[in-house]
Amino acid sequence: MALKVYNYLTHELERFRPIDGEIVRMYVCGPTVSDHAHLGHAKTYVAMDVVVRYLSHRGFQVYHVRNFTDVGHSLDTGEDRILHGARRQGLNPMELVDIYVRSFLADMDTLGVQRPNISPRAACHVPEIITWVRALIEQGHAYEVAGSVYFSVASSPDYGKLGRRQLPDLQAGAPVQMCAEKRHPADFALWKAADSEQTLRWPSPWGEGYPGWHIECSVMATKYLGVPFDIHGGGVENIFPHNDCEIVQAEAHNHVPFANTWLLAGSLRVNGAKMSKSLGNFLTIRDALHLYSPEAIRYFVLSSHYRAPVDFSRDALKAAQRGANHLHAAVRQLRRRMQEKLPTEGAGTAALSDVSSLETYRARFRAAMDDDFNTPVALAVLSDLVSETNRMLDGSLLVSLGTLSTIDKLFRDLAGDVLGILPRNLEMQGDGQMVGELVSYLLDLRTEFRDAQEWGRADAIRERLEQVGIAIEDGPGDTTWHMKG
RNA sequence: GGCGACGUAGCCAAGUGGUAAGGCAGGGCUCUGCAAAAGCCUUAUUCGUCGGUUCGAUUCCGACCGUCGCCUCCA
Repeated sequence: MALKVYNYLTHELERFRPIDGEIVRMYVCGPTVSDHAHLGHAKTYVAMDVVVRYLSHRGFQVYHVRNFTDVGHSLDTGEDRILHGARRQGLNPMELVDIYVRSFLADMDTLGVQRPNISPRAACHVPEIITWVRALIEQGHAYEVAGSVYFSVASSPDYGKLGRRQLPDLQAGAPVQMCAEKRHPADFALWKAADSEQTLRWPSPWGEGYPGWHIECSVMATKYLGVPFDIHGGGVENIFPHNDCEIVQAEAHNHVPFANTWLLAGSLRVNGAKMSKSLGNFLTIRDALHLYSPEAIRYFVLSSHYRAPVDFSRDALKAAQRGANHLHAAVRQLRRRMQEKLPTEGAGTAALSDVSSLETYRARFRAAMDDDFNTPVALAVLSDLVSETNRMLDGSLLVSLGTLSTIDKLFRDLAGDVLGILPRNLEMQGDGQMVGELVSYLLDLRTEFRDAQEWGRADAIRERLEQVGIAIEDGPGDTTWHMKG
């Protein structure tokens, strides 16, 4: 079966074919690093991460570039976002950038978002940007006014093709402010003249200045991926103008298409309104991680389709946390059972049919993911697998080690490698050997109390362990424990 | 005003021209010292409203109502 993806450029579900056979070249618009990332970023980047993971799972070699915007992106007041943050915190602008680059990467690492091959920064590509801007002027696509350079949207009939905008519509739109220097209201800055406040500045043929927001993505994507490349990802809020500006300037400069497929993630909302810094209704990823596990946040994001907007709520996150725990409990039980089995035991033939029926889960999962990364259906397949696993483990039938490890492999591949909702240290009980020995001593003690029917003392141990994040479960015969998610 | 998306049980969320996946929450039962975990059963005559096409529509078409996003701050 073929992988089909929804391409925002054509608004159609298309069969996905990379330009270069096995290699997929992908660019994703990264964050402006002037603050901690919030759950909206988590939604977009977890969604894109699953795209990367699934492509890899399917045998493609993904070459992934995601930028950091560290200059040129201004607030609605016109002030550069990085300078604004640096001024408020009394830091050098690049110091601020370093802090939030590290913060972002730490958050993404915790969420299990795989790092891209390259994370280029705009400020490191000023020479390339200047070369591009000069070329665009020479080709009649851009013009200089008082040290700033603007892209002329009228020079390209294709402008607005991703966001489906027509120039007349833009002129009719109410909020468009005409900057006196621009020839057309939709013209956008490639290079901005630096005023005295602007400390992030570079010499250029047009005087001291700094790059505009959109040009970096075109320049860096072209530099590291070549053009055209396969996939351009990001969030829907950037369709217009950012993505359209990227396309128009890149195609004017390169004379070939920019990106073949555009995959854009829907926004995260809070009570129906978009979660964003300007509305002040955001929850940072690090704050969210105090309340929910990384797997719960991923589970929440993946429980709706990546293109759909998702409403954040405590109930939704709680439900996701429960769903993730449910999955983890089943896998934990499974692995416990595998450890109990002696390698020679249970090599019976009864398992053969089981194993082949288990492969249908893989096929169902793959069919769901092939259908434009339908993660809600993929999660439903995993839920079915969890139920079947639990039933098997609870039942009285002997299950072979082969069957157990086949199921474990399914969970590792699908829940672990593709969706990233199985923690790597699931079977590791605690932080180290000492914790393990202490807990097992306490459990021995509790067993003694239970045998003596001193329930109060036995329950007190359970409660204290609960308080430090260790859950215990009395099974038939023995008591097991694990760190709570 | 322009462009686009969406409205499915208490909540979240898939889906199909042939009679509604899955999750969470709720209810009942089993297991258990209690708990936790797990299992079994149970929870939408119905898919925003009204028309149309059809043997048959939640799914296609039209109108209407409602919600949301973008239209140069945003992942």
